[in-house]
Amino acid sequence: MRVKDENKQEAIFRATIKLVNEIGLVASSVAKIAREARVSPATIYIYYQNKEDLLVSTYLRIKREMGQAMLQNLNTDQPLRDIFRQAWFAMFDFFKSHQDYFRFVDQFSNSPFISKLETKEVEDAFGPLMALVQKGIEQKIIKNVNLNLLAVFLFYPIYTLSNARLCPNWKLDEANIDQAFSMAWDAIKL
Amino acid sequence: MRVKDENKQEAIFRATIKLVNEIGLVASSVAKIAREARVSPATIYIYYQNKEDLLVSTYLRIKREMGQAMLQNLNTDQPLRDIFRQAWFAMFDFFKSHQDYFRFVDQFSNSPFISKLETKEVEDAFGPLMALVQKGIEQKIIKNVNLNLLAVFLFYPIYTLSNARLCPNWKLDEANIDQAFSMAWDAIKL
Amino acid sequence: MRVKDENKQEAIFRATIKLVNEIGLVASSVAKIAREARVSPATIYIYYQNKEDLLVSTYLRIKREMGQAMLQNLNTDQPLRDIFRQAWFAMFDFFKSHQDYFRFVDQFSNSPFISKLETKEVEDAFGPLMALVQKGIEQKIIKNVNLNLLAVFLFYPIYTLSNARLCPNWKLDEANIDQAFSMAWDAIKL
Amino acid sequence: MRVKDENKQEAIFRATIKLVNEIGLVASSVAKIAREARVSPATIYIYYQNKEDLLVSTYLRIKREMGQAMLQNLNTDQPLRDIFRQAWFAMFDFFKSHQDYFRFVDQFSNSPFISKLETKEVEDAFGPLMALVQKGIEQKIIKNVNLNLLAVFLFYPIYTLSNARLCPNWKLDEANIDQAFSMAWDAIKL
DNA sequence: GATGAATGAGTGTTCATTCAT
DNA sequence: CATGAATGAACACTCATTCAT
Repeated sequence: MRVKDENKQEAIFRATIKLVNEIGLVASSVAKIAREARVSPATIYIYYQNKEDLLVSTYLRIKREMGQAMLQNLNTDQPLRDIFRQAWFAMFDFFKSHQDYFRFVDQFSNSPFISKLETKEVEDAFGPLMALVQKGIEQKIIKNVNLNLLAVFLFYPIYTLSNARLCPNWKLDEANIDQAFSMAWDAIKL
Repeated sequence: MRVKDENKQEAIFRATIKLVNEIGLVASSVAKIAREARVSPATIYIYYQNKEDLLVSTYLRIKREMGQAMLQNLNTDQPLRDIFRQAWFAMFDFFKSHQDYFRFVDQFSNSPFISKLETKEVEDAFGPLMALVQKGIEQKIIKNVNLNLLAVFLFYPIYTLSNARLCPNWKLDEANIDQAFSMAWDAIKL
Repeated sequence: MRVKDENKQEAIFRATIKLVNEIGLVASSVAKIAREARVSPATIYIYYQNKEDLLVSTYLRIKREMGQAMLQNLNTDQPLRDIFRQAWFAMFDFFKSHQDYFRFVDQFSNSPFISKLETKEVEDAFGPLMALVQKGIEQKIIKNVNLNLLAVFLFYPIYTLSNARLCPNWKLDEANIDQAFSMAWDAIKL
Repeated sequence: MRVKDENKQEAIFRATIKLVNEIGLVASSVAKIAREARVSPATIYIYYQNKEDLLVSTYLRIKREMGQAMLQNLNTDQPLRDIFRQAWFAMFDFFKSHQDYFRFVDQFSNSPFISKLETKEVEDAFGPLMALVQKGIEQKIIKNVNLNLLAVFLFYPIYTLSNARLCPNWKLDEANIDQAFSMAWDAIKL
């Protein structure tokens, strides 16, 4: 029997991301993704149950890679502020070198497909960090307010600032990220 | 010569928003919008060049109404902090009483159509407020950093907090909004 | 507005029957029917909800025409045997001049679509005749057995004999039909 | 009687019949038949040229088995009427215990594939019986009419009466079959 | 101005069949 | 012999848009 060509699945994965980046999620049809991956439309249905499965799987793989990249090498033996600061830089680094991932996630998160997933997105990616936030509250370093509220100031700004459309005049250099993080910290610190 | 029927255009406007709220932007076809507005599909093409024009125009009208609502009754004869605080409450009020507008904007902002517009969204809605921000910088009340950066902490949290999907555990009552605004202010104040 | 072109619906009706006759019901796709009717596939969906509706509607129209043709001019003021004999000739007449109708019904009756309809086929078409059968039983002219059983010998042979594939060596001339009817009558008469 | 079907071809044969019974001939794709037979789709193409060959071969094998079953134990040393009567009971018996065969034949007979076969169906199954019919004509026991016509009354009713869809109110018990056969005999006897 | 009819191009998905191992 | 991977063509159906009145 013919052996499963891993290159094909990888090609489909890359084609999906590339196309969503170029023409958007809505316009990315199965036929176009297949053409981009130089594969028959039917081949996609060997690796994925249907279009939804293709997109959800692609999203989950990206999320997994994102989570790993962000928490990797995170030294938790330092003051809380420094831990979060380090996480910020790791995330901006990741977004800078995976802008295609970022745009895919951005599109997917606002598509009808997102509702097929649990609303654990934030928790999944930031889960370990949220535990640290909780600790910060107990140690009276961070304001004792709703966790959603803290996430809005501590994590969401990273997305917004990484979005070139929303912040066209803001450059992602080290000084700027440092400055931005300071503001986030001012917002949440006691 | 018969004059364009304002009622029809209004019906199309309302139907567009209603349908996008009920079934999402992607699933909202011209035919369905027409049916919802009790109008022929062809009629829509009298008032709008094409589907893109219909959606963009609808979006811009909402944005215009939003901007007006927010700045209305805004008393600028008070300390800067109080002005912004008042604007926050006005926006949350507006979103609460126009959830359909909010959801439409949410969907539209993450559609391919958004790229058809200049990136003046923020400025359009927050233009007058941004002028006040500028004044705050000069008066050394607000941090002297990039305006995009200030907007990220002063205005974007309003969107995020209003989004029930992103902040399911955060209720929009007066105490909470006050608390949230305090954090935003901490982020931007010198 | 453009007026509904009755020719188009008629063309679709004819094309459906023609194609089912030529290539069979299974192979008759919407696209092929549209091409045969010189119409866009989308046009079919103006007149019918979906493929099932197209086929079921076509079937019902044929059945209606068949029922009318068979009972038309049926003189019930004669001996029972003569009434049925007359009905036999009417049916063979109809099948001879509407072989395409016949083959469509034949295919449809053995398709999954048939289960969408009540099992009143026979009753619908033969309803009035079955009432006469009942009367014959009461008058002790016809055997007092299950009605299904009587229909099997009195009516189904008409279908079988009309089917050129099943009875290739039997010609539908007057003498033969008369002979066949005699056998049917022998089967059911007391 | 086979105890195991380790043979792959046998598994394919059984899977084909089972699937056609469960989901119908139209919906029975090669891939589904292969899955049901726990075999690769490609394997089917080792034993059969293509899908048509698979179905036609399956049909012919069933027909062969049917013919054998019906003539088995047929005692021809009795009056003609009793011979046919015995054949009737044998067929109803066969259909009752091989409803899956019956349903497959029913579906196949009304598919486009049937036209790929010579019209010898009846002769194949009823060949030996037709010889007896011929003898009955010569002995002036049976009406001297076209053989197709005799088959229509002597054999086709068996199919119709066995079809639960066509005769929902007729039960296949011994008394009913006897009654039905009497009617068939009345139809053909001189 | 307003309409429903009409459409070609596109959608996601399945098909019978072949390929390479 | 036997397989799962791979595919182009087809499927039923919907789309944004234009036509004819």
